Amino acid sequence: MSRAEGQRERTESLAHRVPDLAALELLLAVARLGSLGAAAREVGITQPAASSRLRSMERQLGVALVDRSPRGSRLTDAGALVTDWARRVVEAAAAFDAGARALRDRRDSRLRVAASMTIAEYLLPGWLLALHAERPDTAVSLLAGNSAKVAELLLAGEADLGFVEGLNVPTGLDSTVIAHDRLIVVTAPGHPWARRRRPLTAAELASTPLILRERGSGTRQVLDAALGGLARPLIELSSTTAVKASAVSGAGPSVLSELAVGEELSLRRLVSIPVEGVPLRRALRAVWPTGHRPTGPARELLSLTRA
Amino acid sequence: MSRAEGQRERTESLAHRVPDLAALELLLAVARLGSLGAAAREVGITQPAASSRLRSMERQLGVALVDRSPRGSRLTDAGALVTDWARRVVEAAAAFDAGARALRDRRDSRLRVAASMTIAEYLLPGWLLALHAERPDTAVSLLAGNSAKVAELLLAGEADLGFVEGLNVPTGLDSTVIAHDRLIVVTAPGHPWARRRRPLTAAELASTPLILRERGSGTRQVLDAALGGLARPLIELSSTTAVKASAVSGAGPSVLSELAVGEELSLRRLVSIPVEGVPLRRALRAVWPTGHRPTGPARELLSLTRA
DNA sequence: CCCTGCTCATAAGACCAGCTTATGCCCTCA
DNA sequence: TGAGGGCATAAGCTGGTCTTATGAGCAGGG
Repeated sequence: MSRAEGQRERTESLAHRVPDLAALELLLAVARLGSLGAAAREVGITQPAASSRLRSMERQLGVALVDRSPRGSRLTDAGALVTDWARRVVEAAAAFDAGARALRDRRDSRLRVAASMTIAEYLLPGWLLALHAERPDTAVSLLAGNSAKVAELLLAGEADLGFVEGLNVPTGLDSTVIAHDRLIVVTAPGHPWARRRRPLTAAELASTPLILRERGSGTRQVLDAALGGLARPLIELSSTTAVKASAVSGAGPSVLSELAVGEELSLRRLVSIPVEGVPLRRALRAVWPTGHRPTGPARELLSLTRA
Repeated sequence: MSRAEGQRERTESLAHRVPDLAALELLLAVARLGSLGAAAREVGITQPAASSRLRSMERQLGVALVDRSPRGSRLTDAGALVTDWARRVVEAAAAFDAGARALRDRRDSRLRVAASMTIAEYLLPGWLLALHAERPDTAVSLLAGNSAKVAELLLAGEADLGFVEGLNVPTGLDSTVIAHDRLIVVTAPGHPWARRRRPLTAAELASTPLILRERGSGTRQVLDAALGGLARPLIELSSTTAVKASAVSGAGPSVLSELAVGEELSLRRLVSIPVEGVPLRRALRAVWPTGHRPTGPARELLSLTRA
């Protein structure tokens, strides 16, 4: 999929076919404000620059995006679709930015967050985005690790607020449940399980070799507990992405957080297999050193995660 | 949220803080191949260019992403996180590209697809991506409209395959169910419904004014049918994005496709309210003119959507 | 009735960023 | 110890994209 495509895709890679972020943001501004000039002002460039950027974007895509008139500009039908896709790219970029910003401010920060991998990857960037919208001056740092690492950082005073997804709260920490996450059994659509009519039983799941994260990961922990310590690995991989890729390629069934496979499910690269009698729901918790109730930006972030 | 932020964010907009797509793709290639030079070759630039790009990306983010050694390069811990966020940006960009490519090839195309808005926005770009991976030479065009429009295009021979989300299949068309979608009731987290302990009843839902798409939209149609033609609009808006924005801002409850609100739910900008006794599940169907069973690329796309 | 103010487009010139080519250093393995 | 792969640095060119300056179309008010 990668090297072969890399060869064939001499059609010039994505970056040559997709407008850059600045252009996408401009398009969103035009969509919202209904005028090239106003959009130009908002993104901090001159009107002719905006005009030219938009024009070259239309040339690049081969589609007219806005109807210009002496009274303003409005999206064409195609423009409305493109704008929605652009919005999703920009949102992903904003999440990237929020995460990177947190990493950058690691040293000299006011709010230091420690989080487990799944939460750091899939949820925190969005929360940090929201926090940044309300408190733009808060410098946030982010450290990722397993539950033990999070606890260690909090107890050593090297982090102000933690997020974990395990079953048990590490000792010395207070916690509150901020959300729930479900582990789901997934396979490639071609797998026999995808055509089952009855839910999987715990025994079947326990007796089937699965594609799993390594022992010690939060996901693996919950699964082992739910099955009574019995999950049988078919392969053990060290990142969620690798597990997903392996499952998509049809290597076997896997058990993953629903947070991690949203896109794969909606594109039907993976399908979810119902299971009965296995408690795969797990709490996501915010944690902090016992007694040190979160204050200031930590408290703000905490409240954002809950409502 | 927008204009005020536009002012305050003179910290330079996203495009200045997020590396461009070419750099993100390079990072992914480095992560996968474990070498700057190999990654450079894959993306079609020279090794010094890759080195410089990567370096400026690290400078921009203020974080070391890869450990260089004379034996190759590996991601740092921070680099692994950043790579995951980068992957999501690149995936969004790939979806953008797949959609835009389909729009561009509108005229001289071999496979012409007509789809309802929700499907065109949220699902088709992914499917087209998969199709492109398997059949890179297929030129696909995309037309979006409501169910009636889709039917019209198919019957006029101006489209080869359609996708609709309504309840009833337009006459003259054959169809197959390719997936299911659920409408869900959502509110901002601060709304009283977010603290309910019991599911909402049909009567409560029917008697509460809701933020809705305009009449005639697939979503509205299903909701009206489920409630017996009784949905009461609080506001009627003409795009899903506008409805979401309005709901997030706390204007009131709304009913939306779960496809449309995935991100809002996981960021808890919106919360889902359980409902009982209202059949809000709806089928997504592929449709084609009666008798003209999809063949060639249409058949390929169809099978991709199902497995 | 025309003037003012909004819209967008075009033209010409300056500037900056990123690429390529050419080199050098470091490490490992045979 | 020499060959090869890995990365960094330097110099020069190329190209895109911004800015300023200007023109043209349409609306609404004095």
